[in-house]
Amino acid sequence: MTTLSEVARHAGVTPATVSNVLRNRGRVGASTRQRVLDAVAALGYRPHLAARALAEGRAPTLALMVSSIANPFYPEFALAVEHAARSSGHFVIICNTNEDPLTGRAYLDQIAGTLSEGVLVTNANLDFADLHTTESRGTPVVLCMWERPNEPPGLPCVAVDFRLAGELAGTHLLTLGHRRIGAIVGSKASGIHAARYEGFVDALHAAGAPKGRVKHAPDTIQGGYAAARALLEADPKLTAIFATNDLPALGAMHAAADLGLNVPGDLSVIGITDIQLARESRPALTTVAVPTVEVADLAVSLLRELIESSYGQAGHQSTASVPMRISSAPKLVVRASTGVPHPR
Amino acid sequence: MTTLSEVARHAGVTPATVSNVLRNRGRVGASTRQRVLDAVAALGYRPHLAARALAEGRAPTLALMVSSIANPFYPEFALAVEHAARSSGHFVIICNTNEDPLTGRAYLDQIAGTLSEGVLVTNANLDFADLHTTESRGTPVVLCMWERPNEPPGLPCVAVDFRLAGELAGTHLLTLGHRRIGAIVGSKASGIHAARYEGFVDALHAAGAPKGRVKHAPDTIQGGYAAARALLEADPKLTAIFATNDLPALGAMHAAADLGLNVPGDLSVIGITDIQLARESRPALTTVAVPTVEVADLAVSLLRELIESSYGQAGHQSTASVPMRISSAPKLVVRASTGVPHPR
DNA sequence: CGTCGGAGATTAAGCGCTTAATCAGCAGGG
DNA sequence: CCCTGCTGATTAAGCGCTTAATCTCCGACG
Repeated sequence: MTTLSEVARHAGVTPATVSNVLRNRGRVGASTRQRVLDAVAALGYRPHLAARALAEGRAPTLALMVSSIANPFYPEFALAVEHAARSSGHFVIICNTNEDPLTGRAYLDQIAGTLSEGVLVTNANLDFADLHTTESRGTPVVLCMWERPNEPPGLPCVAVDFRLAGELAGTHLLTLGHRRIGAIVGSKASGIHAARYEGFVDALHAAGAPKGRVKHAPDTIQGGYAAARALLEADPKLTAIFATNDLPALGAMHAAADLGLNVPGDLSVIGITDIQLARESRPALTTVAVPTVEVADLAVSLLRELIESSYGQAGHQSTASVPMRISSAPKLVVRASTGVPHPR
Repeated sequence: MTTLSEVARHAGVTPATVSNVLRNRGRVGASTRQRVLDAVAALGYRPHLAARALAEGRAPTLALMVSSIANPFYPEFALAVEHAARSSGHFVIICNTNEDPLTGRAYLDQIAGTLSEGVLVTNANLDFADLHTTESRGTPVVLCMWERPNEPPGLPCVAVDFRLAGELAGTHLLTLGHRRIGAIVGSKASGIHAARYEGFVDALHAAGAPKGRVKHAPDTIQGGYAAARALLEADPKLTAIFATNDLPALGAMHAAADLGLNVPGDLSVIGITDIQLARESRPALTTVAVPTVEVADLAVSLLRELIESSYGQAGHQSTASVPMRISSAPKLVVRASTGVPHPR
């Protein structure tokens, strides 16, 4: 392994000079700089990131907490985060909590502040107390998808108006003429699904439509499948199903297929998020798109700001209020899974 | 931030003693040990991983190179890798190369050896020369999915008999009675797809069946969709389609649906890998399962061994031959997308 | 009673890099 | 000719942790 000192010796200068050249700091003469660069190239020198992290008192990585990378939304989001992070010179460590707060805490304890200088949190089912602890230890934390722009969570966050997303979905179905609509609501403890469902109910209310049945289900295709079957069994005359997420919505489409129902002829299905699969399913899923890339960008840039300011003003910056960024509004994306009702 | 020294002061001992307690090294008296542990708890001390990495001369992380985490196979694999790595105290940094060898090299240059002490490579379209460079710099590298058990790649690897996978798929279709079979072959430069296709052709040969048409396509649903349409247009009498991967196979099913063909009534479809989606599609996809979890376990444990031995025998261990682990054989998983041919 | 061995601690060096402080020249102004 | 002010470099301390080497007791053994 080539070290800074070896490069320095090879170039006939001191390590400090090499460091200055590499970081564009201090004053270095043109010829010396060139000699150093030559030596770097000749020896194939690569800085030792851990050593640099120690000396600088900061790490070049960000931690991204996700509940499970198996849910296809997270890889998509992670990709966007990684992209944003790379442009600011950060690597991303993806931490799977598996919905387990203890695993989450273990990750936070180990890598926050020592291997990563900032933490990005998605709907990972973490204990807020742990996040506050992390923050108080000096490592900035940003919530990537806060669901209620009007009710700050007490942590820096990027807010997405998920209530509106639910409302848009509901309105779309109502506009098409649906009145018997079943709802599949994610079962996670988090408020994400609640806000979406609220918006959906708001839309029904506004239109004077009946509230309809609700079934809770895990955020998976199979969860949605089972929920949809239960819903259709309870009320065979349902003409539409709203799911608070795309995955269960896809499951609902499968259920319809298995029950011999045509989508959207016999049953309309709508989800929320617009994951890749929504585009690729047959029929393609109508959904309410969340601006994933934008959210990732906002979250990373907010985190970067917090990191910078935490190094700037030694320690606390408590007087400032907790920052919140608001993403652009979710948008309805009409595809092939919804249509005018055709009562059975 | 609490440091080792602070804990030491608080416990009335020297930093060395604290370190010894924390690492279960050296000799420490019972009472002293307890005092140290109390101090650790009282101060909420967490070791600084970067500092530890520097002092130990090794890092607690592994790098996982993937072509794109957007392909659902990789998150599944990454999850298995992460699980295996965690059990050996490693974190995993997922590096997306986006199929770009230069991005891959950038990652290798930056984190191999400084932030991570080992590299796991999936089909990430990397330059083998870069991998050898990384290895020669002292960071062990393991190829996670080498496709030809009989032709070692010159790097440590876990081999999966992908030729056999293709053969199993072909044999299955032939056994059902298919004779007009189209093939969708991944277009990646890598040999992964070639080996699978070879196995498929071997099966046809053995049965004296005609070779059929081939269409190359990217490893996506849409790629498979387009390829299947092209295939069916060229030969409307095709009774089955074999794809070298599940994603294109799913795309082929969509194409069939759009062309009004019933799967498996009019067209049988089979893929390779057995990703989660294969189970969740309608009809569920028949495929040849690759032992993902086993491969991940083998790869991580091989990498760990290489890491240990690289620290053991100072530097080179060149005399030893390049190790290869062979995963258990791929297995046919019959689901609903294949059936006896029903000529149109 | 002198000495030896081992348990239980400490000392100190060093991992590779950063950076504030310092220093050596040297040109120009008084 | 001395002092000032630069530029271009060096010095040296330190980031938090590990670890080989060292030291200090103290009981046991001959």
